[in-house]
Amino acid sequence: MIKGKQTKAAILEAATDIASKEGLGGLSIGTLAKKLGLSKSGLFAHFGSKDALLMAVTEAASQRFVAVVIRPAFQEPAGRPRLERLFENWLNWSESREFPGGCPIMAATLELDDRPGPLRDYLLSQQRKWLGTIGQAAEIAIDMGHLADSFDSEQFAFEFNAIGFGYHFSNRFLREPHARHQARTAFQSLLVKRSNAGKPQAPDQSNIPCEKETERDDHRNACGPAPQ
Amino acid sequence: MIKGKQTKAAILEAATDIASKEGLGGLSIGTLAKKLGLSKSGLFAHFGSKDALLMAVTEAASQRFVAVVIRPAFQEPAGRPRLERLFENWLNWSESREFPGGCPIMAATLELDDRPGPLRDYLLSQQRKWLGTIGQAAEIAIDMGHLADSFDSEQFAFEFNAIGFGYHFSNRFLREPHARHQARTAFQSLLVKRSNAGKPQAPDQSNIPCEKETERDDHRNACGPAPQ
DNA sequence: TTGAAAATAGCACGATCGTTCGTTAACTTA
DNA sequence: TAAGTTAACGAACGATCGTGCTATTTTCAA
Repeated sequence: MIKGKQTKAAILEAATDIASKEGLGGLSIGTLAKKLGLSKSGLFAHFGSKDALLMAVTEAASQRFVAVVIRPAFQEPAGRPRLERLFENWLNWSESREFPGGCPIMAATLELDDRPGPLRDYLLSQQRKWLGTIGQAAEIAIDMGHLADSFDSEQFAFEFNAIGFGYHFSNRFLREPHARHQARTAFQSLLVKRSNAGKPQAPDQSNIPCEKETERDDHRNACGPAPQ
Repeated sequence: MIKGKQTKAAILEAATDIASKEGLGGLSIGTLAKKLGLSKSGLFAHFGSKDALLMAVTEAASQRFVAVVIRPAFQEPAGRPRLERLFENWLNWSESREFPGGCPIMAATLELDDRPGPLRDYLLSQQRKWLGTIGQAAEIAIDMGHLADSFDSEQFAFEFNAIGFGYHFSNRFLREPHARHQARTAFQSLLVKRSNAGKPQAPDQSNIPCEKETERDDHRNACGPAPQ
C-alpha cells in the first residue's frame, strides 16, 4: 500500500491546481483524470465520491496552510514580530507558486457561501480557528504592550483578515503591481492604530512562551502535520 | 416587442438569483428554464449563447450597483458624508434582499480570477471604475480637509474595498452577527487614521459641486440608467 | 381581422457529468 | 515464487450540459 498513497497524493496535487484556478466547482473527475493520465474510474476509486474528493482537497490545503503560514509564525517571538510574520506568511501563501490561481481555501470560502453541507462546515470551523489564531496572537501583543490596550482582538482579526482579502482581490483579479505594498501599508497602519505611541514600550519579552498553548495545540491536533 | 423585454427581464432576475447563490459557474440554462417554467430553447433564444447570458447578468448587476450604491452617494454633500454614504450603501447592497447569496459581482470577481475572456475584461473595467470612484470621493474629502492631507487616495480605496470584502466574508460565510459593526468600526478608524485631528477642520463646503465631473459622467454613460 | 414578426416549444445532437460494475494488471508480502 | 491484495482499466449507466434546428403559438400593427 505504497503506490496507492503516491497516486493519491499526485491526484490531490493536481486537483488543488485545478481548484485553485477554476474553483472547486470547476473541478471535474474527467478532466482531472485526463490531466493525470488516469482513467476516470481508476481515479474515482481512490475517493469513492466527488464530495469526498473535494473534502480531501480542502483538508490537504488546510493542513498545508497550518504548516506553512501558522506554525512558522508561532516560532517567531511573541507579540508584534509574530503578528508581522503571520501576515507576511499569509501574503506569501496567497501568491505561492503551488496555487497558480490563488488560495483555494479563500476561493472555496466564497464559493460555499450559501451551500450548506459538510464541506462548508469544515471550512467554517477552519476559518473560525484561523480568526481565533489571529486574535490570540493579537491578544498576546496587547498584553506585551506591543499593541494598544484599547484594542479589541476580535476587531483586529477582522481587519487583519479584511486586508488579506483586499490583497487577494488586488493581486489576483486587478493584477495590481502595488498590491503587496498596499497590503503592507494597510497592515502597518493597523498595528499603529489607536496605539499608545507615546507610552514607552514594555520591555522585550519576546521569548516568553505563549500562555494559551491549548488553542495552538488544538490547531496542531486538528490539522495534523504537514503532508510533505 | 414588449413581451420579449418582460421575459428577458424576468430571466435576468431569476438568473441573478441563482448566480448570487451558486455563482456564475453554477448557473445552467436548464435549471434556469425550469425555474421560470420556460423551455430551454425558448430561454436560450433570448441570448444566443451562455456567455451572452452571463454577460447580461453581470451587466445588469453592474448597472444596478451604480444606480443603488454610487449614484445616491454622490447626491450626498461632498467629503466625509459622501464617503460614509458610499460605504453604508455598499453594506446595504451586499446584504440586499435581491441577492439571497450575496453580491454576485463580488462572487464573479473571485470566480474569474484566472479565466480570461470578455466577461473578466468587463468586470475588471467595472471594478477599476469602482475603485476610481472611491478614490475620487476620498480626494475631494482630502481637499476639503475632511481627511488627512497625507492620505493617498488609492491606498484609501484599497482599504475601503478590503473592509467590504471582510464584511462580505464575515457576514455571508461566517454568519457573524457583529459583522456590520465590525465593518463600521473598521471604516470609522480608516477615516480617522493618520488624520490631522488637532488641526481645525476646513469650513463646511459640502455643497460645492464635485469638480471632477467627467469620471462620474463616464460612469453614467458606461453603465446607463438603472434598469428599473 | 388579418398577416407579418416575434416568442416559445419540441426534439435531437454530441459532450461531459458522477457513478457503478466486472475484469485485468500491478504490486506486496509470506 | 505463489498467493493475496490493491490499483487501474474499459465500458456503460442515466442525467445534464450548451446548442442547433424546425414547428407552433402568441403578440403586435395595419
